Amino acid sequence: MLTERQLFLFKVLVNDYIRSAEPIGSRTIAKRYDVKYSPATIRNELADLEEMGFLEKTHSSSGRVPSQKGYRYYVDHLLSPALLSKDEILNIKRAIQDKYYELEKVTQETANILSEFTHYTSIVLGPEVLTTKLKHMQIVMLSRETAVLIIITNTGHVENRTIKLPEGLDARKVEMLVNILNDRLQGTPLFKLKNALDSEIKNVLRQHLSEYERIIEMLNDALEYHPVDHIYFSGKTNILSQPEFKDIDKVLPILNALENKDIVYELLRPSGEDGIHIKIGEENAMREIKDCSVITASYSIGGEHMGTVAVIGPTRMAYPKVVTLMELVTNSLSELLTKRYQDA
Amino acid sequence: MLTERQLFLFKVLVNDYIRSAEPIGSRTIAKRYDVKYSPATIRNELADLEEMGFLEKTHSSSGRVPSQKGYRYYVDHLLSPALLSKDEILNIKRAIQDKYYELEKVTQETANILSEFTHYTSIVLGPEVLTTKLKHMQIVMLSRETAVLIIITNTGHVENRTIKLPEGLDARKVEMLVNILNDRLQGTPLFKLKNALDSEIKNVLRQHLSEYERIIEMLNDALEYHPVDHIYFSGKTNILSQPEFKDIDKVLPILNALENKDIVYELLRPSGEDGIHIKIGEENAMREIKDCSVITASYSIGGEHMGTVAVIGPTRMAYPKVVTLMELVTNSLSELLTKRYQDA
DNA sequence: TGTTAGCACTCTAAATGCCCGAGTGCTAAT
DNA sequence: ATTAGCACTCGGGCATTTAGAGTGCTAACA
Repeated sequence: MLTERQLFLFKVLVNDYIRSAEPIGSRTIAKRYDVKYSPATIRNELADLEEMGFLEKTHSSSGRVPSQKGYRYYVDHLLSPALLSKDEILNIKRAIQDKYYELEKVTQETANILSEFTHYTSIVLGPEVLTTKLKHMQIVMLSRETAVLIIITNTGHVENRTIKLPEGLDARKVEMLVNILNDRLQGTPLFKLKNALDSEIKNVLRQHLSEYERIIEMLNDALEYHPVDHIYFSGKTNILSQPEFKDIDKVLPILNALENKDIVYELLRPSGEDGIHIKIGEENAMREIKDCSVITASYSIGGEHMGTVAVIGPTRMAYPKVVTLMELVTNSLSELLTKRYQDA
Repeated sequence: MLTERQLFLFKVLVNDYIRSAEPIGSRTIAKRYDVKYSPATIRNELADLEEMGFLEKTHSSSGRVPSQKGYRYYVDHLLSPALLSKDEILNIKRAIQDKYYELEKVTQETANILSEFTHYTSIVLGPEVLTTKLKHMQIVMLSRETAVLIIITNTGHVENRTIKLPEGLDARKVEMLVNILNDRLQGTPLFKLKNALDSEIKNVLRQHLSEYERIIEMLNDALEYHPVDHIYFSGKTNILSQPEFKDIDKVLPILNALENKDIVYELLRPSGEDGIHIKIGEENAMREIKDCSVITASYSIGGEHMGTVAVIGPTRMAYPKVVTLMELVTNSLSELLTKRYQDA
């Protein structure tokens, strides 16, 4: 579809724009990278590329800028991995090491690294409920009718909910029940917890308690998993340093979107298969970040999907570098987590 | 010190500037509020006020603007409480009601209300460790040498730490120990927990365990309270809408400061007595927010200090409204918490 | 003696005009 | 097919102007 020369010029232009954030024209290309074509030839090619929708002009006599379609083509066909220096690789690998016991800290540190190395905003979706298993469950009464339900997973993560007991329900019965559940449900993946509760345990409970239905209802409510509680950020304000976001009005909707965890979750929602996904501009679910690109990648334990890491930056993003970095980071993270939790 | 007329003009000027964010001069004052003095007279008075340090000019022929000292004088001597409409009061009181069981949600909701009504950034320091008591403590083993220590307070708050057991320490012994501690320490205020651990319990433990020293050390580490884990924000980006922060460079250090929990905690650190405190511009601990004012107020349970709420805005802040609002909010919150946890 | 009118001056912000540079499209020559 | 040449366009930078709001100071006034 594209000639060799068009491809070359397109790539040169995109790379230059990613670096400089300035529209770039035929003369500059001819000068800056001593290509063997004259400005006029380049002009013709650029005009063709624009007609095909890969480039845009910011005004009638300006240089060209990649269009959204252009970026899409770039990442789909022209993305060559960036090289990281040995030092960088070493630093990253060392940072994602057995430095922290708590999974939360590891997750946060991962986010920190991503934002530090990219200068964009990074987001990490904490280890998903999907593959974490119940280690221990306990209920602690606070008062006659309120209690805290605590769930500890095999990854050391602690969930807790304050719940209100149905009126007239004996606290001791509830405690007894939870003890039973604790025995029975240990090792159950969290996402199966509600089902397990409903089916497998029903019979056991019936023997012990008459009010089991109300209790199950209550527990069902409490066991609802809220992924929004497990989002880690870093470099939230990095976007402000990008030249295309130098005026407040451009940046305000983006920052606001980042403050809203539901929106963020929507943006990162796993889109099917694992691996690296790139959403450019308006390809994203949310209108607010139509001038941004989101790159997501997933990490795993022993091959099982555990969570997602993401980087948000301008559409003019250093795609090669970010992609390479994310591969390295997710691999390191997966390795660490697998080593630590595979058989826990 | 100030004449009646100076006082009046000063107050008019500050109020106008708070509203409009524009430097204001003698003629405008004479026009806008039909005062009975001529611009020339007002000019003279303003010159005097400037000489005394209450006002400043942005350039040699500009109108006047309150200085930091001016704001200080304003809040110390001229602050008249704003009137909230019955609707507003009702809305706020209703919002801080028994809507949520979980203390975290109540706290977050409080922050939301504050930022919503002020259009500034609000911060709430969660119920402090100082007056919350241990309800239940438990250790759950994750693997041979890692475990989660869980602490539940009488306010329904759950703290958890992942800890690494000293090598060669028997997990069952640790569990036994924690059970004992659980019995003995129930009702101890969290801030006394480390002491209690050290003194009162020592003897009991010696009888049960030989390795008690290493265990105590481990628990001591784990029981360290990290106030930075209990900060709730709302309206982080509101500052961006203020005219004085329309350029990125002004706003970046502020947003960055808000992302750093240590800095935030430093800014809100309780300054002695309860009640409302106002820190203006450079009075604040952190250089980064020298163009902002921070208003803090505390809430309590049965008179005992529990936490702090704060609002951060430009020095040109609507002090009367914010102060009134914060009084209302902290009172409502104290009331709710007292009702709920007083005798728990 | 406190207040006011008048005046010359200052500074900012917005509008205006001008030019330069980088770019374009088109045509004709190579 | 490529390139040189040319007329044209647009944005950004720069100086200039103008209007508006303000000031300080002095002299006149009640």
